[in-house]
Amino acid sequence: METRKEQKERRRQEILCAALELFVTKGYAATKVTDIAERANMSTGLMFHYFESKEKLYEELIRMGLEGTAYPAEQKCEHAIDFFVQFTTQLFEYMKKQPIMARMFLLMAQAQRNEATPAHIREIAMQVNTIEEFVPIIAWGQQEGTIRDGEPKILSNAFWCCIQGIAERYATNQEIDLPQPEWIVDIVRKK
Amino acid sequence: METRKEQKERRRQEILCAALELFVTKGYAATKVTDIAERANMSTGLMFHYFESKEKLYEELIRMGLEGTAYPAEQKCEHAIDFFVQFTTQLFEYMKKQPIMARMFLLMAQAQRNEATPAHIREIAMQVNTIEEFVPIIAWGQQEGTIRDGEPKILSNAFWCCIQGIAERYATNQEIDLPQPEWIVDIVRKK
DNA sequence: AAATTCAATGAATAAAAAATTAATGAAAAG
DNA sequence: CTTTTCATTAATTTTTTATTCATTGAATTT
Repeated sequence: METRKEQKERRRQEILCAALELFVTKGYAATKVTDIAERANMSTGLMFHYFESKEKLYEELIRMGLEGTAYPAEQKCEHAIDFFVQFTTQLFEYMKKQPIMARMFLLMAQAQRNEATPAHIREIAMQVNTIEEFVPIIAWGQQEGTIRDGEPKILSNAFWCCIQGIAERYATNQEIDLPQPEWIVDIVRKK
Repeated sequence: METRKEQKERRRQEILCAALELFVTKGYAATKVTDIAERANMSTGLMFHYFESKEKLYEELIRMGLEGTAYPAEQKCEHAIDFFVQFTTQLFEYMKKQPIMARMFLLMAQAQRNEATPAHIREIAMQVNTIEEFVPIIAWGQQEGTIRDGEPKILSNAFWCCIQGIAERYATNQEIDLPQPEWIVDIVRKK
């Protein structure tokens, strides 16, 4: 049998899951608390028993997204370009297996970009700064000669915008298959 | 002097412009009609004198986006890959010169993706189907040998997701320069 | 210059959404 | 077995946001 504590935790997760799905497909502002409660199969009152406000619920999700974004650094790769291949391959595999991954991706991007995001939540989301994190790897690859020439930050941005665009579409519509990681890595690869 | 008719038209444009900017940066749902009126320097009452509802205003913008999306087909290009280069180059140039272009791009994508978009507006937005439009060009390039192998639709999707991701970021933040068109075209280019 | 039109306002109203609360009963603790 | 806790709901209240409306005065027409 399920203890009270377990049940409580499960309920929390159900709410978080429902909210994530709705925030991603409809956006935070367009998602009504009644939608969330309905999708989580409970009354709105109960939802407020678990989270004191819609905003706090959002904040919790963004915090989770921040936690989950521990990128496996320059994991034992001989060349910088191999890191990009590995990274992209792994990311796409995760997204296929765990649709929640692609959703989180989109949630974080939305929170960062959207000016309507409450300031303190935006700040948390902004702590994920993938573009800057990849700049040194690109610089390394340029020295090696495996990554094409160009301002590292602009290259990193191009790569990430592409990943973002792909994740974004995949999160809301899995009809079209994800691309081959190699195609995307070719944005930064030196020929 | 400005005639009444001219003034009326100008006011309409001011509202449309203000709304576009806000819908793009905050999303449709998070944008209040008072925000729109304020940005257009008028009272809410006057705004409703020009547009019968927030939704109709949205619809008008989406219709404009649909009109504006007349892609210059396979404009006199010897190779399919040249079409991609030309297209991307032109698009990026437009975006730099006319920030409204990047915004429209984002508005249409949001309308298509967001489940909260009113059904009839979504239908209008859905008439822009860039992915399908580029499939035959990719197939042509594959025959020629200028475009890499792979399911044309998936390739087209990869290219478009990337363009989308770039436009999306650029629309909301011009701090980071747009990438070189060649980098992006390399997603589909055969080496 | 009188009559009419219409841009414009801001306060009033309606509608929608978020949050609260009192009530209920089942589970856990004593 | 009694008491306490707490998950749960449905109805209600509060807050926010969209929309309407009566009014004003300036521009245009007759």
